[in-house]
Amino acid sequence: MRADAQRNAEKLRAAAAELFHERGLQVPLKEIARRAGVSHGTLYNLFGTREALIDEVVTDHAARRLEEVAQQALSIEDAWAGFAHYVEKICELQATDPAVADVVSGRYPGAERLMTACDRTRDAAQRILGRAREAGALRPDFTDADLVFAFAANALLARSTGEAAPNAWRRQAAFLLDGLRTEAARAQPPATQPTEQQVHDALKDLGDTT
Amino acid sequence: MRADAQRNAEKLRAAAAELFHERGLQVPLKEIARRAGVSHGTLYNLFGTREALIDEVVTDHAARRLEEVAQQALSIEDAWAGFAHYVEKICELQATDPAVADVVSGRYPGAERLMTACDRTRDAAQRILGRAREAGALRPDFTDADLVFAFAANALLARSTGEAAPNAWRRQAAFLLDGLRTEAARAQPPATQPTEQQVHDALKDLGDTT
DNA sequence: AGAAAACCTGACCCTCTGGTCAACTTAATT
DNA sequence: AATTAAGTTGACCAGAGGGTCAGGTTTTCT
Repeated sequence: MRADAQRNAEKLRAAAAELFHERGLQVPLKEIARRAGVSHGTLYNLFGTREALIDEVVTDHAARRLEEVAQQALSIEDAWAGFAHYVEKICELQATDPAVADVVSGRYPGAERLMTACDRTRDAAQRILGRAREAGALRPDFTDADLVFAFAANALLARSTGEAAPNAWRRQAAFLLDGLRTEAARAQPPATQPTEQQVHDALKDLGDTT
Repeated sequence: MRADAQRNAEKLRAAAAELFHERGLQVPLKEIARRAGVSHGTLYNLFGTREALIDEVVTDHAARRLEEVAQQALSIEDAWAGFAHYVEKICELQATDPAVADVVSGRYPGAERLMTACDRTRDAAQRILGRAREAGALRPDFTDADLVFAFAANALLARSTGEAAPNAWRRQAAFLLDGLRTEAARAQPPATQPTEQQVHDALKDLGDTT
């Protein structure tokens, strides 16, 4: 790769990182090129697709963040506290960083490395959840899929209301958490066993308003 | 108004009603015209703006639905049961009918009659909420604004996952409800006193994914 | 330095959306 | 039936976004 190409790639990566984290994984590619001070043609030359760019720029960062939170959660003795911490922190990550929110929700299936990271996260979540459930703290009818959807809802809410009502999602998360304790369980949610595939499908169009 | 214009207006109203209820208030106007079998120019002639069309086609229906649910809720003796019923039914309405979801979330401030209906709904909600709170069933830190945001989150989730995971929103709503009982309150949500205006602002861009 | 390969640019194509309007068509009126 | 007012149409404008590529520029290599 020629030296100038290298430089441009770097500029593009930087701009992409900024914009992805500011506004999510769907920012217009042309805008990224604009911010990088480079023609959008160059962006296509160097990265080809949005997914490739995402993989280079977002994946590692997001994976690290998510991993950290999972570790923290698992390192807390109390199973419930660990679970609650996990939920809160993930929600916060999503609110803080739209790119991570998109990752958590499993959008952009094209980005391979990203999807791998995403799966790892789901595994971690499963462990944290299982632990809390087995400890009798988490209501037993709360499934892995439910957690994924809870995060999805949080991501959507945080993105929509983050500016004007910065605490809205936090409060919703707190109320929900209180409803997830075993002692709180009263209503019985309608049964479901969505396959992973279904969960996946359900999420990949998250936020397509139409 | 000429007879043919009358007919066209009718066709447009019908098409608009269908599409709004199928896909929400942001369907392309050209698509409505297409379904009505009429040039989009005619749509602009007869209605001028999207808001006007909404007001003619959606407002009454939505207002009636919402009103019904509120009445039902208030007619239930038990304050908590009434509140729970209200939440469930509104969520269901939102999931069933994207147009209503948009109304509940207070989008489309341009549509005057709609906004009036929307305000009435909020008043009803306030009564239902107040009653449950005073009865000691609803946790006292759950505010009117929280309910609005809960509905917003539900609308977003239902819209995104409705096809692939038809029960997801229902389950989330059930968990949340369990967290709203006074007995369930453990966590203390971060304080907020958003003004009506802020709530309004927070919602009007709901679902703008970018 | 000169040639060859690599790379960059921006004009161009596409689609989709909102929106306007001159020219044509049709209903109503006399 | 002729006139006129009302109404309709579709081409057209603008802007956003995705994506391609011929042709001009740079780097690199010999």
